[in-house]
Amino acid sequence: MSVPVPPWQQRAARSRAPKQPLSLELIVRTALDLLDAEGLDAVSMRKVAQRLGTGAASLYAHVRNKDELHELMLDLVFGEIEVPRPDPRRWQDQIKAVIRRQVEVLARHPGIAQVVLRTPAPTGPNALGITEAMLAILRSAGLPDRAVAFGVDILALYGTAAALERSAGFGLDEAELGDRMRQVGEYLTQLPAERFPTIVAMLPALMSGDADERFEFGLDLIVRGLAEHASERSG
Amino acid sequence: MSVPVPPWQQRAARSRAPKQPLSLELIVRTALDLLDAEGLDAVSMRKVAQRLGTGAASLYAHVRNKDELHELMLDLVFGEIEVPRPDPRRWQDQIKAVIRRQVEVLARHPGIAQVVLRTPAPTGPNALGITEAMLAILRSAGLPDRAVAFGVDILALYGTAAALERSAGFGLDEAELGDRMRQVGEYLTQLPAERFPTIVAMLPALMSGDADERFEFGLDLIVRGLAEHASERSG
DNA sequence: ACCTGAACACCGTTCAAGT
DNA sequence: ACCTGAACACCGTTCAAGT
Repeated sequence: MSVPVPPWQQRAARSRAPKQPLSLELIVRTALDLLDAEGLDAVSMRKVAQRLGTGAASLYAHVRNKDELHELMLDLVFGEIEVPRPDPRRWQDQIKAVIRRQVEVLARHPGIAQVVLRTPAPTGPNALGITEAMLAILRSAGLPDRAVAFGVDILALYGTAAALERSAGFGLDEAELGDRMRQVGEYLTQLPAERFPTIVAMLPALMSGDADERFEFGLDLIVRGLAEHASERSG
Repeated sequence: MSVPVPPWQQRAARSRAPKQPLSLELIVRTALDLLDAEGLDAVSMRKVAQRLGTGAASLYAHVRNKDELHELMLDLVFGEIEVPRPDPRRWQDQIKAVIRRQVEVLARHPGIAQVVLRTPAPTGPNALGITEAMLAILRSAGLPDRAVAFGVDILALYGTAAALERSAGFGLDEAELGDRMRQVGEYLTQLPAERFPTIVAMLPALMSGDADERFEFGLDLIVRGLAEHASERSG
């Protein structure tokens, strides 16, 4: 037989945080929401705690420190990358698709790529899953072990750097970004041709192509290079 | 006719900062000393000011904000990269040497590579000089303009990411770094083979090779890929 | 024009105290 | 075991005041 709570004892419902009990999962999910809304620099212990209606100190019962929280967030993000079953005939397309997806996913959570570069080697379950899949794809292609191991390393590094570059302009709106681009272009146009002859001569090429085209160019370069390692062995 | 300063008016000589007047150059040089000693995260306005025997507010007369200070530091660092005069017959060696040098120099100033990745496009005089040189080398090879422009982009990105990775372990001494490596290796050995068959099967290859070998493998991959673009044109 | 101290609005992390 | 408020030692940046 329970009795209703008298109104003067009812807490005002917090619109943001309907007081669930704290848990690691809830903390990481909340931190990820904050990341998506405001970028990695805004993901502070204090702001995450605030979103949960508590103080920063409370988080330390579930997480060793801020770096660990960032790494847990990263592995959750890696979970958004789905990977194919290796098909040796399509290995080039498959590895490209995984890297493209990696860039997309990392760039969608602005700044998280920084965490990849800070961490010696991501060892969360999802990160390991991606690594496993990438290794399997390159191995199915018949590449030498060294080319498989180093290739995955390089492709992941390239994808991470590309993602980081892509989220660099986070916070600026479309118009501001356009302004920035135009300003850089204008600045380059005014460069003295005596001192920077090649830059000036190549301005059209330098300004051509969007981030995506440039990324694809490099991805193709690396994958084709790896393919040569395969043919060297079989040839 | 000047008279000696009486002892009770003499300021105690600060061992660290022999009170030179503040200037942009002095600020940036001091910040760079701090960077080398303690890494980028330690380069705060307050700590730089402290080394100069003043308060953080004083720096704002010479520098718009911390980001600008970081970018000025970066361009000074780029100044340490010397570049060759293009020799078409040796373009592959030349471009490789420049990128290697870039990694070395960036890694020597721990964390500065982060600034490259944050900045849309480095536009300091020294950064432009390096870009000019890299473009000239690839152009002397007879590559199509697009391959020159995109190639420089990708090589610089690759070098920057490699440098960042290399300075990740800054602050840890040799022994701690070795421990870390051994721990990761041990962890991977204990992975369940059913779930991560390829990782487990490839453990020797995954643990083989130091940072340098891996870097060279990727550098070679990219440069050879670019070389193919050259032969496509002439062939 | 350049420099300064104080103030404001933030940080990460620890710790003693509570349940 | 989990949560808390207060405290400590930091941040970047602004501003009124000084020279």
